[in-house]
Amino acid sequence: MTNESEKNHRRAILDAARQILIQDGYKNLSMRKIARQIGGSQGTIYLYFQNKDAIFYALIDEGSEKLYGLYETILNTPAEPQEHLTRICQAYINFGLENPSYYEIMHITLPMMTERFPKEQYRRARRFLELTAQTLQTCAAQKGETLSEPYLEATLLWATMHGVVSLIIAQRIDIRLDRERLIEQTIHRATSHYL
Amino acid sequence: MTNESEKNHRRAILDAARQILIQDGYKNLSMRKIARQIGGSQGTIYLYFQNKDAIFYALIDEGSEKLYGLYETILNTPAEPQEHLTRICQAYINFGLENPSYYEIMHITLPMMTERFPKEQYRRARRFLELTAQTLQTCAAQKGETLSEPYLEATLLWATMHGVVSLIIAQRIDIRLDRERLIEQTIHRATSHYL
DNA sequence: GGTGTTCAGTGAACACCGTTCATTTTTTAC
DNA sequence: GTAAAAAATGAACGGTGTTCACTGAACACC
Repeated sequence: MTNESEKNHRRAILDAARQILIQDGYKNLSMRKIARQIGGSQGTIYLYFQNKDAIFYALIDEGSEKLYGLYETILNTPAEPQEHLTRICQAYINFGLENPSYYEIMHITLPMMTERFPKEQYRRARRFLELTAQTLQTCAAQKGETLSEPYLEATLLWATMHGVVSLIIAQRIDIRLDRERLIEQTIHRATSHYL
Repeated sequence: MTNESEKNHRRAILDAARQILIQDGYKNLSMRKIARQIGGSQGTIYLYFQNKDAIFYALIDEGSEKLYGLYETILNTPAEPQEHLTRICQAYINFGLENPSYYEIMHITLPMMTERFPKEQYRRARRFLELTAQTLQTCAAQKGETLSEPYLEATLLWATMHGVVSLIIAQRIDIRLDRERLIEQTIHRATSHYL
């Protein structure tokens, strides 16, 4: 190993992996490449991660944490619940589009190509849904209503957002369509029920 | 090679690839494994496909064709346009859930792990959207309305359906939720605007 | 200082991978 | 029956993820 960073090899490995992922794609991410990037040898990585998949799992965790943090920040800023709802939807989509490497790892890439993901980790990656469900409840409450299945409704909302984000990232959307308008319409349609 | 099937090595390779994909996942699909399965050698496959990615491309094409066929069958069966709309939405979701290997290859797997997909092929995989747009137009027409951007609206609908299907396939949906209800609600919410 | 123990770090080695291509086998055409 | 063409092979190349016997620096104790 080079020098400094006593215990931050883990961090360095994760950063290197993410950088390579962005730059060269999944197919070109290898343990040896990460090792070269951090200035160590391939064996070293195995002192910090059980295997290649574990690196992905760690990145997913980081991504989930990041998204959850964004939601918390928004919801801790005082505003009408409807405003909160719109903002978290925008935040979700922006998060996906601005962090495609996180997003792809979190949602698109993994299930097929690694062994099945530890359940506990899936659960944590879903924490933002609880915040969504709460927000939906608050919106409904303001209209004098109560949602009988807020968590299901949050999941519906999630699915819609995820659909747009993943199709955009995968470049599957017809280029003739205006991306901004598509996003705006998606949010509008998906949330209008609660406004 | 074994015997029979003069020119259907292509078919055999595709079937073998799909079977291995279902059984062992992407990570365990290799050219040598396909070769073993069809009873040939690894080099043989290269007589029928340029490389491993080309096998995926062919499977995507098959999947697109299959989906388009389903849509055509539904739309050629006389019914109210609203009925058509609901049916194609159901068909899309069912197609995804019943053919996860096709679906994952078509939408989830590829962009990250292979070189960028030929544009022409993406276009063909999107043909079903034109049928969707038409159906939406017909629905609107019956209400005396005209959609200014039917293709955008079809894409919105697609994104929503894709969101649910991909989250379900990836097993990301909370197991406490009722899957049937989630699907039913998704279709209901996504189409109610046009009914 | 010397000695023993620990442990992060190494990189050769193993069994695989996708892909190429000289060679062999099979089929076809005469 | 034989020559030409086509199809199929599998060894070889340079990569992969992962393991593990080994190194050598750091520390504790005498």
